[in-house]
Amino acid sequence: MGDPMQGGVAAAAALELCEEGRGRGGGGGAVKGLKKGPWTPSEDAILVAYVHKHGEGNWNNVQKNCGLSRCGKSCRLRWANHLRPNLKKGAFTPEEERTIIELHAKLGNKWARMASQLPGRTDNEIKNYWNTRIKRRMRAGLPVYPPDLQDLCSNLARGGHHRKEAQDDHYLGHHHNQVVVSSSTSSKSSNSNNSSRKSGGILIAAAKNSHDHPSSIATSSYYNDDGARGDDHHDDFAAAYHHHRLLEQINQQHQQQSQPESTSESYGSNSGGSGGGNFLRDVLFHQDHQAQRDHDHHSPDEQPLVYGKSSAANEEGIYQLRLFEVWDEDQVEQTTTATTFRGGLVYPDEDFYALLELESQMPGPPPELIPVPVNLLSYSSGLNHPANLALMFQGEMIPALNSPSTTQLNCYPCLYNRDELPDLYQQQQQQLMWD
DNA sequence: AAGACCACCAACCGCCCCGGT
DNA sequence: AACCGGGGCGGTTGGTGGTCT
Repeated sequence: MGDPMQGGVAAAAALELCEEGRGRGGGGGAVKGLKKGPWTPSEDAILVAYVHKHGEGNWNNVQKNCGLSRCGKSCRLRWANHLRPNLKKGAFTPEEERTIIELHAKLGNKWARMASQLPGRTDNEIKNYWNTRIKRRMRAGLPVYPPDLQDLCSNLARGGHHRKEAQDDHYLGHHHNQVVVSSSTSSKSSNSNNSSRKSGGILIAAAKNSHDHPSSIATSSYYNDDGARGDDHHDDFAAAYHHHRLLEQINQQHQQQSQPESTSESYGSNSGGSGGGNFLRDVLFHQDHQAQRDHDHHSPDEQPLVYGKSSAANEEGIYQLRLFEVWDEDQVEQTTTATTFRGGLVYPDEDFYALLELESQMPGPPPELIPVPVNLLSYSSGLNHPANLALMFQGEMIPALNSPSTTQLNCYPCLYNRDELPDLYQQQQQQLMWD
């Protein structure tokens, strides 16, 4: 915190600082003439004085009334995170750490809600703590949650908790809309919920290249886990059939690469992708292990198309994945009850298929396969099932929470960050697909 | 001693919600 | 109903300082 005694010259100092270069964070959209970057003691003093006089709120008035060249948002953040009274500073106590872990197991990345239960701590602190911790543990190959909380996660994820919530009108409406949208019309216009609106995120897919048979696909749909779904799923199966050929193409392409090299400029570097920072990278997962076969009424040689439908995240960041097998166009079987996982973002079907199609049209070899540890909070059946995959969290791997559900996949990155997709994608997205 | 690497964390950004007009 | 601004939130960036090689 700054020294309030310096406040006398603060206004002049703040104005002077207007001319300084950009601060951290980069990016456009900054209000012209407003300072960015680290706060000085004199700026702090101005802000403190303002709040003492006028109270919190009306942050944009700070600039108007006090000549502080900071945007209101910046002022609010500075006050909330550093200047307001009763803030606890310093390292988290073991009790606080435990609370954070528990809350995260329950709530997911709801930093503000977590902060509300940790007096004196800010959402930013908690977020930073968690991100650091998670990285450290992943690097060490340790589970994110201690064993007792893994159980909590699994129980939550299995639906005991969420099922109750799903009976809430909001939940039902929220997620059920996702179904309709996903399977019949463009999701763009209707995805008004948090989980589907954000750019970047996770594309979940499995392309199983077990001998002659493609493939499994896991795409996004909805969260409703009550088992009662309408005919929309048959549309989805048709779509899955239509597109599994694309997966085949990708598989064949890949299999032709005896020594995959990312030589194509189109693909760029992949394994180094996580080194440079946190850009979100879409991922297609390419699985090459045998699917577990437990359907004795099919011959062992037969392989179905396995079609997974995953949810949008609920408020607590829980996703759910259902698996279906398509033996032929007339025979569709639901094979599992649910598979649930947390983190990342599942794309709407349209996005997935559009990306897939783009992949198939790109020149050059597919990107190099890289091993990816996969974690699921829980699973229902078929540990080696092709659709029991695949989660990357902001480009970082999530290690096992449930060791039985952990597997190692080979994956390759998509060609594009979602935001970088060319016009083709936009066009496809509009035409796609359920008509 | 110097550079590489890493953890930490402050600050920013974009997006969304909500209340007021 | 539509628009707008304030505020909240989660994700991301980048500087700094400590540790390692």
